[in-house]
Amino acid sequence: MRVLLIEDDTALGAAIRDQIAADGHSVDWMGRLDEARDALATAAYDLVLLDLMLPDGLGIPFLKALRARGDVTPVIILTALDQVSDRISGLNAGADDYLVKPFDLAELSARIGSVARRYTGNPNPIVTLGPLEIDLAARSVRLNGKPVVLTAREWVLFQAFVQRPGQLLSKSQLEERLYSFDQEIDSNAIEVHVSRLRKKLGAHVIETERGLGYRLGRP
Amino acid sequence: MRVLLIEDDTALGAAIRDQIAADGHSVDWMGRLDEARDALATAAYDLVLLDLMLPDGLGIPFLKALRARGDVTPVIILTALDQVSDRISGLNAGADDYLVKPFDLAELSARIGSVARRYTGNPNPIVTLGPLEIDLAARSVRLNGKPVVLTAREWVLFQAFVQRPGQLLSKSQLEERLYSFDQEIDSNAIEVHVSRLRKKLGAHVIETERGLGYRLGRP
DNA sequence: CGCAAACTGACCGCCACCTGACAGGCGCCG
DNA sequence: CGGCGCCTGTCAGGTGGCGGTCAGTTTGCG
Repeated sequence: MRVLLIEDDTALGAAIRDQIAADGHSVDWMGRLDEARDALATAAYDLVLLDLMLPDGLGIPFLKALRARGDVTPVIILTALDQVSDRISGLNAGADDYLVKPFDLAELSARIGSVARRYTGNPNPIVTLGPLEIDLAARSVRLNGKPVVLTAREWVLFQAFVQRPGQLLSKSQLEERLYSFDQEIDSNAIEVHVSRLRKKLGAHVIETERGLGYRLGRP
Repeated sequence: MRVLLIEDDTALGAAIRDQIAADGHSVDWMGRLDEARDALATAAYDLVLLDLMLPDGLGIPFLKALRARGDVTPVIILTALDQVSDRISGLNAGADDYLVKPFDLAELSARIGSVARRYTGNPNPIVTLGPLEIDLAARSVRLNGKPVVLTAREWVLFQAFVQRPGQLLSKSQLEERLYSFDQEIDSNAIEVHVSRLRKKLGAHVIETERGLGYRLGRP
């Protein structure tokens, strides 16, 4: 398994790298976000370990941008900030898991193994929603057993609903999820994507809460 | 849930306070940071709503100081500054979520409910009234187990009754609740909405006190 | 019995939302 | 490097639900 480690603390970074290598995976270790961007653009990784405080920026916007591009590489956040808020914003941004420093290297191994099993092991966890079967790890959806192909944006949007079943999501919340901070969207792009999702997955999949937003339909 | 609202705009503050109260939470409303500091020192809150521009200082340093003291009370930022830097620094300072003014009060409710759910880890508290199950935070009602869809106005009206079970509410009180002060309503709109509510939720839900107003029926 | 208050079915204008069409952009492939 | 196809934001026209108004009827009280 190929792992991208983004961590600027040299001592901690080296320790993590060695641990992962000892587990039999290959590691690329970057200390800055721009280096990490280059690495992700040129190579395929099975897992990203992301520190939240890097010398050239924050991890959360980086992760959001990654997800907005449709990248579904599993990401585990490493944070020294033992604050619920950071973990929540991290998970909201699309992280798969998080570890609070200082953490036990054995625990890191366990989490990586879990991800590895999820991604290379045979059975992926499948979420079933009426006629829909969603494999979040494999980024695939089936409607009545037939595979449905979603585009990057559609997947990000759909994922947002599946991760919070039944919860109301306002348009602005969805825009945050789909677009990075600097993008200005003054249109009905969300409506259009919802419409396209309904066309592919069935009209009842996403319900409109007039004046408030959308939520996943109860099957 | 106890909410601390820190907002110096009197009109907006009052509107937010009323909305939170309508959701069944208790609110303390402060217009200045030093007042808020005192409030936080003397009482325990489950949520803080923080405006970023207060007359005696900025919200971000206030939030940072809060977190530095180890306080993990969830904080939602209210800001008129729709700027990348403010939002990022807000989240980085330890905010859990933010809302850009002007925002819909219903959206505020939804986010508060979301925060409440995340932190308690439990589903929302359900108010049971005979055959009715009301989830104020999720804005949902069930009649004999079957979900009933209420429109925006219907919900606001129903909420007013559920919040004060058994209490008499005059038409003018309800009009105040449904409409902003500048709106002129010279009709039987309240009667019509009551009628529609009874149709959806059962005739006995709301009782008429002829010449005085309405009250929630005893099941 | 008479009157006022309340009820409710119907109507209609407005606005949030939907959706088909289109074009710019980007990657891919020959 | 040029052409092609897919993705996705924008726009405009359509529509359907929401909610205020009205009118005819019913209810309750003196």
